[in-house]
Amino acid sequence: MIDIKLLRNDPQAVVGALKNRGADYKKEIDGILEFDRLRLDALQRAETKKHEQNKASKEIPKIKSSGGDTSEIMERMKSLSSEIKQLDDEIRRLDAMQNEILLVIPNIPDPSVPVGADENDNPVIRSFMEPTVFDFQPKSHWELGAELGILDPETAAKVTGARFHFYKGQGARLERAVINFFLDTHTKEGYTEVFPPFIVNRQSMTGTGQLPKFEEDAFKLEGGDYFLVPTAEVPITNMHRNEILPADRLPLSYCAYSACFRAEAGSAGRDTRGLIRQHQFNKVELVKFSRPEDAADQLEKLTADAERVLRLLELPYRVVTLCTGDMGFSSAKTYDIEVYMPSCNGYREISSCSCFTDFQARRANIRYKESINDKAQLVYTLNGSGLAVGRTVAAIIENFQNQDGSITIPKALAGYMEEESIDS
RNA sequence: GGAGGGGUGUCCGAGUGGUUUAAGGUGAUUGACUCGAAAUCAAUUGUGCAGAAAUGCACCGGGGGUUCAAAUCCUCUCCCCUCCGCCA
Repeated sequence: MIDIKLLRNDPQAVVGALKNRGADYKKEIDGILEFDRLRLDALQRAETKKHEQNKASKEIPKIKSSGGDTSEIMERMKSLSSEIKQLDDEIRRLDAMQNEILLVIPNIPDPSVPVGADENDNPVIRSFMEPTVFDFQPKSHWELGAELGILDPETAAKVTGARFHFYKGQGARLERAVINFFLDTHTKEGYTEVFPPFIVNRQSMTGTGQLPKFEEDAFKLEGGDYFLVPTAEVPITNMHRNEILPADRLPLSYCAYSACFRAEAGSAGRDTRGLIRQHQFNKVELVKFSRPEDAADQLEKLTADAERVLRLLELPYRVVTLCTGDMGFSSAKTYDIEVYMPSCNGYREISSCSCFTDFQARRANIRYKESINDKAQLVYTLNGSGLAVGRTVAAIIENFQNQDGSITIPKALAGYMEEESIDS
C-alpha cells in the first residue's frame, strides 16, 4: 500500500512513477484523494461532536448525584448521539471506498529501476559460466525424466489433473536432496529456518499483496476464508503482522521450504510440458525484514545468497534487473536469476529477489523501534526464491545429462544423494 | 465434534454502565543520593488519526448492536486453556 501522505503531498509524482509500469492510475488516485478530503472533513466534524459528548458525559453523573434535573441535557445528548452515529457511518463508508482503491495500486518503482515495457527491456547485469555445450543432441528434462522413470506427469493427470507431477525413485530423492541442500546452505549464512503452514487466511494474503487484486491466481479452500500458499513469502512475512520488532534484531532473515500452489490462470498453453509451470511446486524462500536504510544492501546480499546455491551446483545463470513494466505488483525493485535451460536454448527464471520497501509492511502493519523512546516506523520487507526446487531439478537434469541418457549428480549434492548418477 | 473457562498496556493484574485521566504492581528510561553499584526517592514510560500548534479523537482480541454514556450489557466471530470424543 502506498503512503496516503505521499499521495496528498505529490500525487503527480506518484502518477508519473506508476506510468512507468505501463498503466495510468490518475483516475484512481484522484478518487482516493477525493474520498480522503471528504473523510477528513467528516472526521473533524465527528471529533468536535464527540468532544462535546465526552464533556457532557462527565457532567451528567455530577448533576445526578447533586439531585439536579438531567432531562434537558439528555434531550440534547440524544440528538448529538445520532449525529455522531451518522458521521461515523459516513467515515466508515469513505474509508472503505478509499481503501478499496488504495489496495489495488501497485508499489512505486525504485528510481534505480530501468524504465521499460516488458521482459525484453530487462538488462542483464551479470552472469555465471557459459551456457552448457554438448557434443551430442541434448534432450529436455521431460524426455529424460520419462526415459529414466523419475518424472511421471501422466499418472498425476489421472490422480489429480494437468500441471501436476509424480516424482519417482531417484527423481523424488533428487527433489528432496535439493530442498535439504538449499536449506542447509542458507542456514549456514545466518538464515533462521522456518517450516510454515501451507494454508493462510485472507488477511495474510492481503498483507503481502496477493489480495484483493489477484484472487483468481490463488487456490481458495471451500468452507472458510483460507488459501493455499502461493509462496512461503506469505506465511513468513505475516509471522510479524501487527508487530513492533526490536531494532537490535534487524535485519531478520528467514528461510523456509514450502509447497507452493498457483492456479496459473491465464497461462493456458504456456510451458505445458515438464516441471516449469505447475499448479503445485516446491520452493525454498528467503525473507528479510530490514531497516529502510539497509534495504538496498540487503537486496544485494539476498540475491547473492540465492546465486550461491546455483554456483555450488555449477549451473550456468545470469541475473537481470526487471524493468518498470515487468515488475510484480508489490515490488519496488526486483532481480531475476535465470538459469540456463538447454531445452529452450535460453535462460529461465529460477528466482525472483525483490525489495518491497514499506509497501507490504504498511498493509501488514509491521514496524520496528530504534530505541524504546523512538517512534515505531515501518520496516522494509524483502524476499527471494532460494530457489524454485522443480526448476532447479529440471536444470540439473538438462545440464548434467550424458550422451547415454544418464544424469550426473552435481558434486554439491554428494552428501544428499547416495549415487553419483541416475541411470535407467 | 460436545461441555466449560478465558483474552485488559512490556509482563502480572484490578475493574459488572457514569466522579477512570484503565487502579496497583512489575519491567524500562532519566534524574537525585553514592567513589561506583544495590537499595531508596522522584519524574517519565503504549499505538494510531486529525491539527502549524495548543490540543482533540479513537483503541481493553476483532466486527456489529443497545444506551445520553460501554473495558463493563447484547450479538456474531477469531484465538487460547481444561475435560470428553475422534484422529496421523
